[in-house]
Amino acid sequence: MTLTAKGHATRQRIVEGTSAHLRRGDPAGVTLDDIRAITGTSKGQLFHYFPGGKEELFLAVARFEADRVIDDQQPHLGALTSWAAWRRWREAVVARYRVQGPYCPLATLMDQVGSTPGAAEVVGQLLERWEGEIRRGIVAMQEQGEVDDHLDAGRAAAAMIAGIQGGVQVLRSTGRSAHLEAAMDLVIEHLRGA
Amino acid sequence: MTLTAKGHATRQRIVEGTSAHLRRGDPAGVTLDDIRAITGTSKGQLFHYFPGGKEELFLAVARFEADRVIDDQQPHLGALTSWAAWRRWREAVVARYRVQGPYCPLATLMDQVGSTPGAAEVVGQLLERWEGEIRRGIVAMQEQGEVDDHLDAGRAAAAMIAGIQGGVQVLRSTGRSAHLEAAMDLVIEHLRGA
DNA sequence: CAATTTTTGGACTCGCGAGTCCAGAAGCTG
DNA sequence: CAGCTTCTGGACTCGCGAGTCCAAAAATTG
Repeated sequence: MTLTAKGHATRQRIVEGTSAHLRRGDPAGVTLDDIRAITGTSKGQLFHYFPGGKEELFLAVARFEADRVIDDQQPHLGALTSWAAWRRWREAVVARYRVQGPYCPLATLMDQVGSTPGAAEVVGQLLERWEGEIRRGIVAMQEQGEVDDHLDAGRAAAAMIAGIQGGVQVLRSTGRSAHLEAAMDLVIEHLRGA
Repeated sequence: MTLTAKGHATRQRIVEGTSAHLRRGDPAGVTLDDIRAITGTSKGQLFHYFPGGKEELFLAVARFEADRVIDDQQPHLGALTSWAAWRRWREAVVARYRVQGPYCPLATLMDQVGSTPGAAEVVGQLLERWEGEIRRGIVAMQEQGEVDDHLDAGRAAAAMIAGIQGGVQVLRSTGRSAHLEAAMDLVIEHLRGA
C-alpha cells in the first residue's frame, strides 16, 4: 500500500483523532462509528488505512500514545543529572497525570495486553525505555558521587517504575495524587540515602 | 426479593463461577452466555438474581473479589508486628500474584471504574482497607521502637500501596515479578531506616 | 393437599457494531 | 488528455450479545 501525501495526512488524522477521543471517556466503549464521526472519515477509509480493522487501528494508536508518554516527560527525563532535575521531573510527572485525571493511555494499552498480542510488545518496550532513562539518571548521579555506588540502580529504577504505575492507577480510580507523590518521593529519598 | 436456601445457593454459584472464569481469560470479552454455560444456569436465573443485568452481576463479583484480595494476604497482613511478619507478608503477596499471572481481579475492577459508578466505590474501599492495615503495621513497629517515630506512616503506607499496584501491573503485562519485589523491598528498607 | 411464591429453562426480540462492497471522485503519470 | 491508482462515501450484511417474556417445575405455607 503506497500512500500519497493526502493519504498519509488522513491516516494521521485518524490516529490522532482516536487518541484524543480515547483521552476522555470510556476506552472500552469506543466504536468505529464514533471514530468515523469524530475524525470526519468514512468506514471505507478506516478499513483502507487499517485493513486489520479495529485491532490494527488501536495498535497504531497505542504506539502513538507510547511515544507521547515519554515525550511529555522531556526534557527532564533525559537529563536526570542533578537533584534539581529530579525534582523538576517529579513535578512534571505528577502534573501530567493530575491533569489527565481518570484517563491514562498506558493503562488502556495494558488492559488490551490480554486480548491483543501486539499490545504486550508495545507496553514492554515503553516500560523498558522509561526504566532505562531512570536507570541512566541514577548511574549519572552515582558517577557524580551524589548517590551511593553500592546502590543497585536497576532495582531502584524498577521500584520507581512500579511506584509511578501504581500511583497513577490509584490517581485514576480515586482522583488523589498522594500515592503517586509518596511513591516517587520515597524512592528519591532512598537514592539520597536519607 | 426473598431468597430460599436453594435460591441463595444458586446466586452464590453464579458469583463464584463468574469470578473463577474471570480469573483466566479476557475480562472484557466475557458474555452472559459464557456465564450461563459455565455456571449451569439460564438467562432467566441470571436476571432473576441480578435484575440490573450484567452491571449488577459484575458489581457483586467485584465485591466478592475485593474480599478475596485481603483474605489471601491473611493472616500476615493483619499482624505486621515483627520484621519476620513483614517478610512473610511480602512473600505471600509476591507468591499470590506470581501464581495469578496475567490476571488481576483488582485491575479488572479498576478498568470498570470509568464505566460503572459503583465500581469506584468498591475499589476505593478496598484500597482504604488495605492501606489501613499496612499503616497499622507501621505504627505497631514504631511503638516497638523498630521504626523511627518521625517517619510518616501514612505516607509510607501510600507508597507501599502504589508500589504493589504498579508492581502487579508490570507483572501482569510482562510476566516478571522483579518490579513488585523491588518496590516492596525498597519501602521495607525505608522503614528499617537503611 | 391446595394456594402461593420462588426458581428454572429457553425461545424470542432488538439494537448495535464490525466488517464488506462497490461506485464515483480526486490525484498522479506519461 | 488518457489511463491508472489511490482515496472517499455510504449503503449493506451479518452475527452476537443484552435483555424480555412466559410457562412449567420445585419449594413453601397453612
